[in-house]
Amino acid sequence: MIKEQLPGVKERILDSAKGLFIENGYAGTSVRDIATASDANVAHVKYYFGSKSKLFEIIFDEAFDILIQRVSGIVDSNLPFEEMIEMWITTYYDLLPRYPQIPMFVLSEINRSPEELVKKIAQKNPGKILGYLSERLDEEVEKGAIRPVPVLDLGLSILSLCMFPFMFGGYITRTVSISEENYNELLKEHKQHVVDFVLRGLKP
Amino acid sequence: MIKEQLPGVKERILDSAKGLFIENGYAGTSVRDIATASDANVAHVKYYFGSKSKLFEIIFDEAFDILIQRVSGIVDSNLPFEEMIEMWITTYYDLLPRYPQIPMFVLSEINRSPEELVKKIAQKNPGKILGYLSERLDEEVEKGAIRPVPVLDLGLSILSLCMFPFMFGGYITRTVSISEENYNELLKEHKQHVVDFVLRGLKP
DNA sequence: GTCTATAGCGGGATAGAC
DNA sequence: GTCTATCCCGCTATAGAC
Repeated sequence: MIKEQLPGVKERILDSAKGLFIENGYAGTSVRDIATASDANVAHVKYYFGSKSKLFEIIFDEAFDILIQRVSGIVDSNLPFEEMIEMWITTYYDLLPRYPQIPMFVLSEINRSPEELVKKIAQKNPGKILGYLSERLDEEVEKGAIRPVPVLDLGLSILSLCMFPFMFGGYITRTVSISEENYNELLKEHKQHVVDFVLRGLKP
Repeated sequence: MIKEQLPGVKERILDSAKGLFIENGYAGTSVRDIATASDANVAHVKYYFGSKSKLFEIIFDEAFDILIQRVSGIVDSNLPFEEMIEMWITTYYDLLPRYPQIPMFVLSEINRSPEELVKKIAQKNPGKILGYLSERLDEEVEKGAIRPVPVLDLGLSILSLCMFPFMFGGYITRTVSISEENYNELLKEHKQHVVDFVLRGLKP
């Protein structure tokens, strides 16, 4: 009866698996670990999800969407250019403190995933964001509002400045004596620095 | 006799292990994989390196040094400030195309390494670079050559702009149809964009 | 120094009782 | 739906022949 708490077995497994896969990666997580952490057993995992890799796919998909979905909507919106850029950056800096390990998880697992999974991802986002950004950029350059900058350079720089600080967090908090809280405080201020940095860099 | 080629067993193991660990991580690499790839057997690995984890430490240390050593010397040099920044960025963009997976490898394994290994790393680099950078920054601000910028914001941004593009390479080349060569070409040009971006961002 | 054989453990998958 | 027991495989480590 103890096993019949409100979050059902399936939900508990999903929840524990999320934490473990994101923390330790696919290869670093065993089905037994997941079963133990969710107060279930290996047969449950098999019953509800079929296999370790299918369970992983569900979690990976979700993590990937966190990184892409919202931002895609912002770049595609009709906000004025500078506001759109600021909103883009702000969105990442609001979102990622809640999921600080997601960028690392997604990028590092993609390198190791079988071709099949990679293809599924490729279907989701055929460089849409860059397409949107490219259009907006051309408009602004024509207006003389910003200097001409290749879209790939700009897009890559914004992603770098938004994601890397979170990927670096594990290193900083483990080697330098900065607590996770202090680092998160630091990142809150860092956001404004990034916005200023990018907008200054675009001035004609 | 076939096993007695010029690169001895030990060197071959080290070499194969480097490739496999960096590609697939600690958990994703088995001693058997290493033995097979280096045309040796598991007993050799044990004999020459003691254990999987000791072999890993050697390779991790080397990778970590690639990321830190040279740059540390540049930031600590007496180059004029702007040249120092440009040299810093250039160094990463010259170095990392040869080791594109190193940033990902180092940061992702640090998150999963036991406390003991992390401490060994912490001893190597107690935030020295930030110390050097901080002094240089203060001088320049006093001279009025640049606007005041918190040293952590600047340091973090430079690292972001130098490392992330390489960490992102695996994603780009696997999901979008850009070949590795094309992406490397792109990054060569991206370097100049990053230098301009940073120097512009520092102007008063 | 090199290699085979194997111990001992933990991995994912699965059959079948309840 | 749930859980136990078990299969078979791959893992690291190691002993001992050569």
